[in-house]
Amino acid sequence: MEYNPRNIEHKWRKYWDEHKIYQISNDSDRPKYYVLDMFPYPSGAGLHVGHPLGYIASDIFARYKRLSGFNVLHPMGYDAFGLPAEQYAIQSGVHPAVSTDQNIAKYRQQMDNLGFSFDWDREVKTSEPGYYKWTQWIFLQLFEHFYDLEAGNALPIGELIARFEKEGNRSVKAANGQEETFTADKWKAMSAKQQAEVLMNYRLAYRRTSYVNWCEALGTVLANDEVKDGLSERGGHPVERRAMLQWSLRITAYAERLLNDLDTVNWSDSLKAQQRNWIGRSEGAQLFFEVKDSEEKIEIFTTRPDTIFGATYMVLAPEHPLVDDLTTDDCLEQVGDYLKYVGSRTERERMAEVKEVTGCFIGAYAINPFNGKEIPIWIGEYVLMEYGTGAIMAVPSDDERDQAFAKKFGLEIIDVVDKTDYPGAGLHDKIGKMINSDFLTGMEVKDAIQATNDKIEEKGIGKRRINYKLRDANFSRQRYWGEPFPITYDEQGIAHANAVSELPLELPELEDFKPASGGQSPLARREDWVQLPNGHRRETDTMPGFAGSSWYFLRYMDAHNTDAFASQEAINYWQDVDLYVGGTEHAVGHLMYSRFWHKFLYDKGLVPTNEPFKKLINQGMIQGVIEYLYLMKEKREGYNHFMCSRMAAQKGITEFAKIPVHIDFVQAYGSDESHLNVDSIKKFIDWRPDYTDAIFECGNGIFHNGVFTPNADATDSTLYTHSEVGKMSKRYYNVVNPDDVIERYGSDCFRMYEMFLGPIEQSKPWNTNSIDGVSKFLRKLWSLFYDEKGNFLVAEGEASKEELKALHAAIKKVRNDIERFAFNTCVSAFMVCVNELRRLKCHKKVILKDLVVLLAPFAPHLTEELWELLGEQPSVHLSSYPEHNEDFLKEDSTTYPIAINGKTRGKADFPADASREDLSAAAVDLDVVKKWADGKTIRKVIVVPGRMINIVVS
RNA sequence: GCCGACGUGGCGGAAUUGGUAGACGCGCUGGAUUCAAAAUCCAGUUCUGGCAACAGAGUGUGGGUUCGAUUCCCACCGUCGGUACCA
Repeated sequence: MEYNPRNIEHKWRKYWDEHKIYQISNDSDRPKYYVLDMFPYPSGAGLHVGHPLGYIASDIFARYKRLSGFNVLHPMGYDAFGLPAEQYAIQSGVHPAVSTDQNIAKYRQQMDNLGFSFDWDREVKTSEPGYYKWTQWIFLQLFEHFYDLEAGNALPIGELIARFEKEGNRSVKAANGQEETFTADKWKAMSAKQQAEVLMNYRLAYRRTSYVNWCEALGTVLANDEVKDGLSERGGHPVERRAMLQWSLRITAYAERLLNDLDTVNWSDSLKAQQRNWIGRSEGAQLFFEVKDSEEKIEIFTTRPDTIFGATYMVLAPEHPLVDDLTTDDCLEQVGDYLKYVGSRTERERMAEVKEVTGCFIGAYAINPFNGKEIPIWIGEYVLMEYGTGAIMAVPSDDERDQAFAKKFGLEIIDVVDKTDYPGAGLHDKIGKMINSDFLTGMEVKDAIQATNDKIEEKGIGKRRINYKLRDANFSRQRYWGEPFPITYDEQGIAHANAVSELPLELPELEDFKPASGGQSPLARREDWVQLPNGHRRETDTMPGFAGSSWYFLRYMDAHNTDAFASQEAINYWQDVDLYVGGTEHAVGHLMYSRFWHKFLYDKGLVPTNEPFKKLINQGMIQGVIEYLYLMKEKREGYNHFMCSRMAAQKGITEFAKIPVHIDFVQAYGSDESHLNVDSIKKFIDWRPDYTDAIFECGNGIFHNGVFTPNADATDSTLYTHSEVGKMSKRYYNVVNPDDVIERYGSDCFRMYEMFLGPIEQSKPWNTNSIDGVSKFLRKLWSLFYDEKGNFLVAEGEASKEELKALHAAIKKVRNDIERFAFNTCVSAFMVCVNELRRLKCHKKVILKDLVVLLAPFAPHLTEELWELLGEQPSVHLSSYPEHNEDFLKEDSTTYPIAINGKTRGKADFPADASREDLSAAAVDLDVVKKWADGKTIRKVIVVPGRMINIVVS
């Protein structure tokens, strides 16, 4: 009887479904384990072979944990709000909810085809009112809280108001954007609107005028990570900076905790480094410079206060608010010109020409607080308004950018750090001895920084300060397909939270999804929805994609709860995510926002853990091979197109356009010999009729108008393609659909093959070539149960020593490797074991039973079938994962490699229980040793019991 | 530039704390079976020399520590990912 994966897989999937095998309870005696996948955005293209990589890995681990006695939460859902569905709606008029549901149905069908053990009863969709009710609810909590820096957590805004009423804001240490201080009396004297504005400066969700990445073509604001090189990631449209009134989340309040708590999670170094980088903590000093003939003071931030005596000028960002006030009359014109020039430059140009030095003197002078020296004030593009204070003291001797600027504009350079003791040290390194620096002269840089900081604080001209690169997160999108804000504005424009009883605030129906005028959200066109009877108007922006995805893992714990985002019992049972599997592309976006929301909920006492994701595995991407034809850019010999083979490309012709070719036409796809033969060139022309009249220069001839004309010596009529490894994407025609592979080999085979490709963290190109090896393995396993004639071979009887050894070696290896997520070597271990059992002709039930359970996480359908064949009750997952017995692996004798001076020269068997002394004595008598030590003296014998013996001679 | 990861046969990749480098799979070569093919099975397969036994070289390059280094340290080269005028 043959192994027929399709029948087996259908049978068991149906069984699992009917018996709700993977439905799990929030109430169990077993310890909990939470295995989470990053939920997908359901795009129209469906899943390709790369998507399931992480899902397979997490499914294996979830099944392994289930077999090991854990109550495992392993859910799946959809990140269903997003721009593509809205773009599609604009083009086609199909409501995003409809197209999203269609896509979800397709995803679901594809995922079902892979045999995952998800508990689908807990499925979440971020676009469902029952879900986004709680996204809105959490937003309102953020709106109603501020961050108390002294308490180190979030507190209700009511407490802040109470403190303002008692003592104003002078003593309040909170994360805020409030600039003025006020007394209690002043607070009480403020109008309702003024008070509301002040409170806005403290709220964790707040509204402010901010510069945003505005994309005219898409009619919306984009997140930083949606902009690449000044162009929108989607569509590649130009992006400009525009000031808009926007909702923001005060993630900066949590910067320090987000940074420190990275030490408590089990994530990869590179991911932690990315987050640290993004948070960008730097220690330094805030310092005020007085301005000559002015009341104004310029506030700067520096990490090198020690170089203060080398500060020979100052630079303000062009957008700095003081620029207007400080510019002197005789400089008005040049400053005006410069500002005009800066304004004319798009973000893209600024980024492209980073190294170009531009700037302008504004006529004013600042006073160095340490030596009273007057130093000129400039403005320059290289100083960014968004970082620090938007102003710097320039120390050209110790900062490359300042130096370039000073050299270009002929500004004074004073050396203040002597680095002659540190050859090879860069300008930026904080080492050296201070010179030309008054009281600092002679000190090491490290000490000088401390000394200067002390002096700054003593003089009252500034403070030690910590600065972060992390910016508050922009939380407004001018889109339809997102969560509406549960916020209304009264006649004065004061923002009011909707009552919780009014949640969810559902998206109103629309017929046209285009943005409204002035870059407003499409929602603004539903005047009847926006205008409320009490005179209030609704917020028309919607929340960004990361809103719904910042907390979804909590919803799975109690997905149908209508009274809370999840019940406290459920949350206290499941606690946090033990294992999170997903791509690195979310390293600084999703993972940062989720941690922030989680910490806020923790402060509120709503979740028991400080961090949401204990362990994180980043699966690599499965890439595609892109096959290109090269098209000569110049026309040749009167023909419109001239396709060149790879050979021609290698001849040094460089003027090519690359045309991706559909992989179906390519022979030996993905290999060195990828090419189109005459038939496939014809297919290619049918597919791309625009190249009908093209000339194809093949290996040794010309193909044109359906005819191949060989050169004199030609035998080769193929057109070579050039392959590159890249994204698997529709536009490269290289997408491999898992359904096709599964159709042919079965999903157990597909699962094991994806794992067998290599370590999960690694990116690698998809290549179906070697899947046969895994397929062969499964058939070999099957052949332990049935022979070709269909005779059932499984027998009772005691296992032999060798059989036990083969089994237990596999158990040991697989158990160990699963724990460290080395699933590729697990598959190898299975292969070794099955080969050995076949060699031993072992069909014994005692052995096969354990082997089947061992394999269950990897090939769940097949193992269910085999489990049944062994006469067991269905649901292999209810049994327990086998443990290895070291006794079966013990040998009577151990084979030792014998090395002379570290170089292995032979091997010898010794009794397994031989002592170090016995081994040492026996080793020197060996023939190999005599041969290699001939004429030399044995200096030392190094014996590592069980490992090796090394004999040192000279 | 900075931060992080990595570099092993023809290919994907093994080698858990330094201890027989190349497990397992693909591919390739030879053989068995077959009218033939597919499938299956057996043997071989790091490179160089040799019929062979065997010998030499070998984990990006150069150096170091060690009885012994793919593994640890230093410098360099290369690939990938992130980030970018962050004061």
